[in-house]
Amino acid sequence: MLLKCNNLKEPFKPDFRNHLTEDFFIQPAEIVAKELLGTILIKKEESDTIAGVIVETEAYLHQNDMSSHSYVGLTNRNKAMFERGGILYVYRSYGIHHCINIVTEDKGIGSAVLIRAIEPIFGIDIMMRHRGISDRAKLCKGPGNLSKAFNFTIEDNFTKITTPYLFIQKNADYSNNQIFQTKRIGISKSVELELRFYLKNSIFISRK
DNA sequence: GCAAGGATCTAA
DNA sequence: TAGATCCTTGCC
Repeated sequence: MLLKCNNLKEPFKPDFRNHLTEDFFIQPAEIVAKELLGTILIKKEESDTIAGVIVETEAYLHQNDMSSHSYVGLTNRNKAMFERGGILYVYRSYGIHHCINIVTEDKGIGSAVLIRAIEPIFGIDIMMRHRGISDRAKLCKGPGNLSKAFNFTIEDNFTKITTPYLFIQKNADYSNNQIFQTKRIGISKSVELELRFYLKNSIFISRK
């Protein structure tokens, strides 16, 4: 069964001229998290191109956020988070999965946006191969799953997301009534903060 | 509902 | 160096 592309403005074509530049990521994480919704993440390796619409994000702050990896200060694991915005912070979760964050704000700050779900739009067969499943709705559902679908590993920690091999392309703008803002998922501290954002009508988000 | 799974960090 | 923790997932 073919699923409809809900969040694509026009037929998808990778276009590096239309990518988000570094200055976009030098903003507070909650702004970046919200504005990333509806943009398209594109990864190229050799002849493979994988892409999808970002439909769910979470912000992790540098202050007053006990569930942020940066809360304890600079460690070996969270080093990338303290770099200048516009790179990936990749970490291993529960020893099994990888999770992809986009670092925000200037060097030394320590904030990031976790990408939690993506609507697959390009290279879907490659994602299916990476995941070993063929249900498009589940390919990039959840941070661990989307990392596997895009073949992100710890090797991608510190990678710039402003190059022709990995970038984020502008797409549609969403108004506030198309975006839900809720509490974050899977954390035990600072649970009251509403820093999760997702597109209201998307069937590709990790959880309602 | 809960176990798998392994790196990371802290306390000693 | 032992022990707890963990921005998850998929199975029971």
